[in-house]
Amino acid sequence: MSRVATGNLVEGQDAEPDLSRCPVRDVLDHIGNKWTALILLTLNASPSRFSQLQRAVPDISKRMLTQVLRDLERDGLATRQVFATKPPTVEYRLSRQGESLMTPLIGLVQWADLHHDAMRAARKTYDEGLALLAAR
Amino acid sequence: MSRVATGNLVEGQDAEPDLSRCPVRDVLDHIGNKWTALILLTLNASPSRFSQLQRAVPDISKRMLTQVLRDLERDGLATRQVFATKPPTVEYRLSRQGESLMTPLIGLVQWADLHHDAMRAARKTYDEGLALLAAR
DNA sequence: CCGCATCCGTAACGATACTG
DNA sequence: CAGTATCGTTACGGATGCGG
Repeated sequence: MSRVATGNLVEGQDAEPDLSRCPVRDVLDHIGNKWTALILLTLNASPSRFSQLQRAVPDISKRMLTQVLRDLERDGLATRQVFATKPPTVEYRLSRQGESLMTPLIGLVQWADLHHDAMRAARKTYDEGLALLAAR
Repeated sequence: MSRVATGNLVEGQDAEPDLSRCPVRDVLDHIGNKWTALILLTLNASPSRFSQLQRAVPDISKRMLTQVLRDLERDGLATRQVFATKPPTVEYRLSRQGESLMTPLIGLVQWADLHHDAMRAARKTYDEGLALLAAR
């Protein structure tokens, strides 16, 4: 396992800021944005065209969808295939790498389904506690 | 499993925007921010005081650390315990909920460790491809 | 149909100084 | 030690319009 488990999250403070950061940060910074994980899950369900993805995730803008797809392609998590039809057809699908990410990602999804209610309840309780303090 | 696996990421387009969003989004929006996952992993390694956390993650600001800890507490993922020493001591630790998150989260960490190099290589290749195009 | 470019508002985040 | 308050910057993301 990585250094993380030891509690030493970053390399000892070397003079070099060092660009290639901790793998954990790198990966989380990528799937952590608002849309990436959702698109990955959608592509996992089935390879899709641009417009299909827009329908699957209705509240993403074209701008963001394009950007997320470029990033996935760049990171080697998805592939882009253009068909010279008219009008053109572009299909996105998960790469091997992308598929391998699904296992841990689906783990998170399952956790989310199981614990979402409890989390929302905890938030409510916490906020009500604050409200009591504010009322004085 | 949730609707996600079917590719239907959000509820059918009901008139209600509905505040309580898809669990997946909710959870990812929380651990997806720049620091939360890192703090969770650190707390998992061992319960820690505020300043210990700062040392474990040297490049987080006090402002952000405070905010992340408040959010974790609010979501019921971590607990905050104050000891009336002088100067005061505050210890944070994972709650049961928080611990249950560790399983899927560590899955992601392991994936990151395994695939980080390949991802960086893919990026490099991609960027070089772009450079070739730009050179013409 | 696909997707790039532009403009712009809003958050997230960082640095610093100050308090119990 | 463990925060809060304030300020400034940056990057994320939405809306729209053009082009292949």
